Amino acid sequence: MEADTSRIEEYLESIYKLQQEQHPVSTSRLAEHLKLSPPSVSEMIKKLVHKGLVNQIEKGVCLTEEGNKMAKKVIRRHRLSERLLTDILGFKWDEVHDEACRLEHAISTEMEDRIAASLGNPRTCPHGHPIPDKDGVFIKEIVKPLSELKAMDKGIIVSVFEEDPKMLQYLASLGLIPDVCVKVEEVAPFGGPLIVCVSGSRYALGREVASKIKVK
Amino acid sequence: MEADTSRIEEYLESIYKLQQEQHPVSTSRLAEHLKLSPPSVSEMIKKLVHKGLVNQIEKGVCLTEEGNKMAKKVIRRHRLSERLLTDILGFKWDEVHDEACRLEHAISTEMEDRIAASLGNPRTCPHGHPIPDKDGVFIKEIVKPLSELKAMDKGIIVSVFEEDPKMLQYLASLGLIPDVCVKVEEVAPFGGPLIVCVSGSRYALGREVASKIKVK
DNA sequence: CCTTTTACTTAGGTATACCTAACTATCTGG
DNA sequence: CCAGATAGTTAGGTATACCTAAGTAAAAGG
Repeated sequence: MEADTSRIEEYLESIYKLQQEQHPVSTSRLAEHLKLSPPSVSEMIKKLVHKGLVNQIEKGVCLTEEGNKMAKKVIRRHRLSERLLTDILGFKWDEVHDEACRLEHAISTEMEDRIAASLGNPRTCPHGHPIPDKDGVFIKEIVKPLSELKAMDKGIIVSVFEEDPKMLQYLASLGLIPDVCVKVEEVAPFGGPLIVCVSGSRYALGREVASKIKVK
Repeated sequence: MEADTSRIEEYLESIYKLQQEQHPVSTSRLAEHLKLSPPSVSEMIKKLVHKGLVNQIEKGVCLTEEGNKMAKKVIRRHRLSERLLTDILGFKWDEVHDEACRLEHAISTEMEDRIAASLGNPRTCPHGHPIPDKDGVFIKEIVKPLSELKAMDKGIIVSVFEEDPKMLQYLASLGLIPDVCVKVEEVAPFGGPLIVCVSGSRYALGREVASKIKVK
């Protein structure tokens, strides 16, 4: 009953992410996210249950203590890899996701620690998502989507929930990156765009995009 | 006829290394090096032939033009990874081999280039082995094993052919690392040790070890 | 020269992780 | 309350990469 660790890590990572929007994660949602067929996922879930990494409850799965720990470790490695790529190797924030997806399965705990130490224990990835510490503890900030701000509200961008390089390039070109202060000038009615002011410039931003930008 | 790229890279890398000591590489030697059974290797060779990466000649295999190129690319990624680990992340030279064995299959050409650029295009790995450039060109130095020096000969260490962490730690503790000048004080007869002088200190060094240290 | 060893391959079998097609159960709407 | 959609699983099959055991062929030694 040997197993491909990378594959398991991939599953746990997906389950972890999906758990934040759907508590017991459904097989079909997981299959969709992993771009696999439901039966493949169904089969792998059995193995994960057997390994004590997930529990099957009411038509779905949720991570066990151990599965959660493992998932967070992968996320830590992913985000630290992204930081290595941007801060040390000069990648742009839109170029790091795919590379980090491969690195997260290749780096050791030792390397994970060295990256963290070399970068002064960064608290977030380049997109602003928190990096769990060695014990899996996240620093959680109270944030809300930019799309929920009212006219004349201000906020500081904490994170950007986006992986598409094109969109990330666009956001960076507007200066919509973590730690930047945004002011909502106007909110168009009927789900229309927001007019935001970022470092002196004014832009119209669709609700869809604005909902992915978390501010505090 | 899909394939596991990492596995293929592993085979090509081994064939490349073994070719330097045995020209058509034998199946058994390759199996031994990869820690696999001869039939497994035999089978995989067929696939590599089919893919045009190796040719089967007189009871052995040798890399094709394309296989050679691919092998050198993996070696470049391995050695650049090692440099990243030592020069940027603070690993010691005895800690990088295994980590690099995993990284070499995970990093993209883009990352390979960024590591090279960030380090000012290093010409060698931490053990002194040349890093092929993007076109697969190696800078080859004329070297000879330290064990072949005569009494009172001097040399500058170019590379150390060793992967065992314990041995590498030992050598580093004596200061036997690339770019260091060594003087052979005495050569004991009947295959006995060499008495070498490194940065003011005198050490006895077995022939076996000395043969792995290449000097110019 | 024939025997033994060595090297390699063939044959047959395992495990992992995926697939499609078919079945089952559960939820939903008319 | 039953028809149809939706979600999940079972059954059966594929490909990769490995294995052991059983050949075969060639090299080496008495």
